[in-house]
Amino acid sequence: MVTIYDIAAKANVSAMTVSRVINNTGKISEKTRAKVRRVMEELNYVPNQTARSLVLQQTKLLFLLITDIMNPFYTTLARGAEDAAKKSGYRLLFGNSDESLEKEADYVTTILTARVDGVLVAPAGDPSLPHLESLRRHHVPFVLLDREVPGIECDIVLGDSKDGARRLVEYLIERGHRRIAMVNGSSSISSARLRLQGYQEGLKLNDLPCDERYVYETSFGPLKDLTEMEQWIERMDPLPTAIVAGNNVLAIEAMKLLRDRGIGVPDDMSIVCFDDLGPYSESEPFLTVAAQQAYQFGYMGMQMLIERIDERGAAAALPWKKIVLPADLIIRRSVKDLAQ
Amino acid sequence: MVTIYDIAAKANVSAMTVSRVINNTGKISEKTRAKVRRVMEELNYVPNQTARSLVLQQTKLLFLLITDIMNPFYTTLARGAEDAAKKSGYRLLFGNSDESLEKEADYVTTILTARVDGVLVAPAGDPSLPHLESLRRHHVPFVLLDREVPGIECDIVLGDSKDGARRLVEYLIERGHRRIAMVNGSSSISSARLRLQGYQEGLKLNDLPCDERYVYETSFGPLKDLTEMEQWIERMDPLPTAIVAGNNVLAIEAMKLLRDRGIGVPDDMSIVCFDDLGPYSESEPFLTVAAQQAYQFGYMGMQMLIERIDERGAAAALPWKKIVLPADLIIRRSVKDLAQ
DNA sequence: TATTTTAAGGTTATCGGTAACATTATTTCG
DNA sequence: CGAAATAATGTTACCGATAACCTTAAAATA
Repeated sequence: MVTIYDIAAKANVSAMTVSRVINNTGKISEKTRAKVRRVMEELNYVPNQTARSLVLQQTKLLFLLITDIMNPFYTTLARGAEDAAKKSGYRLLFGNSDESLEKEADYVTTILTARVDGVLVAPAGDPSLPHLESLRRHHVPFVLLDREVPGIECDIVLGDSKDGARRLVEYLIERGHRRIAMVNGSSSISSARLRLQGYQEGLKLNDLPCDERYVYETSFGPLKDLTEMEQWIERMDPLPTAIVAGNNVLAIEAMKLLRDRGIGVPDDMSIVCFDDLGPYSESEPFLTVAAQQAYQFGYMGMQMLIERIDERGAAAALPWKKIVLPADLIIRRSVKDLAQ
Repeated sequence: MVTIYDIAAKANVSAMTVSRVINNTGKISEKTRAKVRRVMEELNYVPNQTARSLVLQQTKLLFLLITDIMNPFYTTLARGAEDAAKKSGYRLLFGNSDESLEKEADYVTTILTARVDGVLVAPAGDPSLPHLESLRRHHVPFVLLDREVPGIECDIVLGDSKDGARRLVEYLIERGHRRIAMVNGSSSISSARLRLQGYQEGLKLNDLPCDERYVYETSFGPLKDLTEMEQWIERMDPLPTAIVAGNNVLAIEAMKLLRDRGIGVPDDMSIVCFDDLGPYSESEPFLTVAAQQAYQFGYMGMQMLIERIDERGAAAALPWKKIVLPADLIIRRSVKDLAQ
């Protein structure tokens, strides 16, 4: 590998001069600068970021930790994060925790050893607390996405889960639905809890009972095994006329299950959910959803993170910021109108 | 930050001894080992991968460069790549070139300065050649995905584009279609060229004419502007009864466009395409596709890459490997049967 | 003209590890 | 019992860059 010393030797200058040319610092004569530049081109020199990171104590690396890389919510979010990172000259590492605490722990280790300058995290859930404490202890700035973790104060970008869920329920009620069920992610995840609350609130405000048998708690991630969900559906008697899914993945899995059992959507069962499906919903506009501004989650989260990093060492610490983005109700065809 | 020197001082040993404990090398007495371990825990020591990389001349970082992070083909591929990387103790950086040569060039710079140990690339197209030559010149091992680039020899994982496209066309012909059009990605992309060839071959084998007005070339990536495609559709007279899309994104955009113009799919127009839609197709099984084994692209590509890295410096260089994965025809509901 | 400034560049130490070699007891063996 | 082997640890140099300080000659100023 070509180093600044090779350049220095060939250009008859010191390594420091080469460094100055590269970074445009200090005073260098035009002649020397040109000579050094020429030699750099000749030798195809590329700076070694590793060496630079070691002495500068910053890697210009950021990390995005998400829980499901195949979920369009997160890929759209990743896109936003990438754009914002690139704009500020940062590179982006990424990891996919698969909603698993163990994988998340592995990634935290990676994050610490890689000495990244900051992290954007969608935590697996409340039990992620020790992971976040570990980041905090090692002074790694981080911004949380989509999920709050009790016990830690930090910058965060959230969606208005409660409001969104309530609006989904109210929409169903307007269409004449009375028996409304909910499949949700783990209650150890703040957004799942809020969506459940919004669901319950929606029912109560309309004087409908909350039957706990109509609520099924599982995981937000792709399910390995649908038999539990199947049993839940069998247990419900009478069947609900509509299901609210805690996110898009659950909605898709529920639909698949229902279809396989000969229960048509929306004819025999209506479905709505949180989060849109990315480009797919445009081609086959089917699912009615509370769409979150996924790109903004990533973009704004990344901006907050970079702000934190830049402000590091400032006299007065910035107060923690919390951004709550609304969810937009997008009405499509997955709900049957029973009110007519 | 806590360093091995801090540990060494507190444990009354030399830094080298600490290093040996961390890496399980050399001979260390159980007593010393235990003492060092205890101090490491006490001080919350985390090794500095940057320093390690500098001296070891390897970063344990790999890079995945894809062209569209919102396309389920690539996210599924990414998932496979991540799993394979993790299994071998590598971390994964990623970048999204957006089918743009400029962005790709930026990422190549990032890759070189970050001194990653290897790269998995889905190149933007044939003009990516200089980027790959640059990687080669700097001895960065790489494996190509999905697209060949004339002028460079390397390991590569490909799908059988020609065969897949021919089978899509033959399927359409079996259903009675005679006027079959194609929307395709840029002809500077090898897989687009092969898909076009497969399409033409399918027509010829069945004595159907290849009308070039039925072929429209654009980009595989999300289109900013659909007016050109709209004009193409208007130009075709008579309208085809079916369209083959070069990939899933194009199929979705075409469907959207057709629907907006009141042309129903599949009633007024049939559509098939390359690449599946990930989880969505399961919930709403609609598009008939030639599904590629996206996960395998990533997993096998990553395996080949790691093999290259491990074999580096071996006496005899391994011959370049080329894996061609078949595409599976998945019949769903987006094609109308005209043969009945 | 003597003294400061400034421009242009060089020297040295350092970031946090690890390889290679050196050292010192303690065993082992001929 | 002395030489050689081994176990356990320490020393030094280096990976490739940059910060901080130093030097020298030319230009500006008193």
